[in-house]
Amino acid sequence: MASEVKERIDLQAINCEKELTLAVIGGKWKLIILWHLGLEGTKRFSELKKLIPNITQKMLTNQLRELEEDLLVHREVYREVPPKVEYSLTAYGESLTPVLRMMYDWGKKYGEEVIWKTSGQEAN
Amino acid sequence: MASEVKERIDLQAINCEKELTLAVIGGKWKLIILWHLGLEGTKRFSELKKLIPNITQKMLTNQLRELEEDLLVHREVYREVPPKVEYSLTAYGESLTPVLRMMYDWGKKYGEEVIWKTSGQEAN
DNA sequence: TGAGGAAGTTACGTGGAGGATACTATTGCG
DNA sequence: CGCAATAGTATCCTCCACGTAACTTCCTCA
Repeated sequence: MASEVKERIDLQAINCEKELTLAVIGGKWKLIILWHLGLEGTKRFSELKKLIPNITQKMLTNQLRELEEDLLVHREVYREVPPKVEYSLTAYGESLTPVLRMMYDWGKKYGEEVIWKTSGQEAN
Repeated sequence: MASEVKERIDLQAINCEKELTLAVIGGKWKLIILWHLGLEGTKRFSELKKLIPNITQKMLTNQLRELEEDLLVHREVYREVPPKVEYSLTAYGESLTPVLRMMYDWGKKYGEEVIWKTSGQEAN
């Protein structure tokens, strides 16, 4: 379990540890995935797909694989028919939720003040 | 001053306010720029360039313009020769620093534990 | 016999973020 | 005049993150 070195993330390109955080949550769908898994716990592939309607199958697989590789998400396969795969947060994933919460709060305030002043639009 | 609508950021593509935060800090160099301006206060263009050696002039200009457009950074031009331009954080920019601090802390811990542990074994 | 659901994989295409490099405006200085 | 310093523009190009669509495997059930 020791020397699994990341090759997905280009360590040379990282100036500061904040950017490592960014690299890990920076995919287009990762925030929502982490959010759902954090709030609602373990979810199956198809449940996530339903929760995130715009995502394609490929992207969902892809993003989940990267999150798994980065040790934020745990993937549990049940060898049944039909197959069943469950995703949940690891301890690392859980430890991210305060960060996501802050990003949520900041983004909400920022959005209210500088963007959606004209129209009343709300995201979930 | 009210209805300045962003066109840089695609609001349709945002599922949740966290992603707005991401959209605003997500450029390749924005975190470092915000970091430097936050820690060390007002900086000139050339000072930033020196602080971030790998960035190209174009990218520095570009990222600063976007940060300015998003109201995180204030740009003050002094009409002198040679020209002088100073950048500093706005109130919105300042309000981001706790978020960046959290990202820093998380990334540091994560990095120590999961990435750079080939040479040194980490205690707990 | 074949439709249908779960959880993918494979092949292929594209836009746009990011990068390399050269050019500009201004003016005081030697 | 030629040059240096500052803060940029102006082009052109590359690459990969993301997307679209089709195919796969395994089983069950009608």
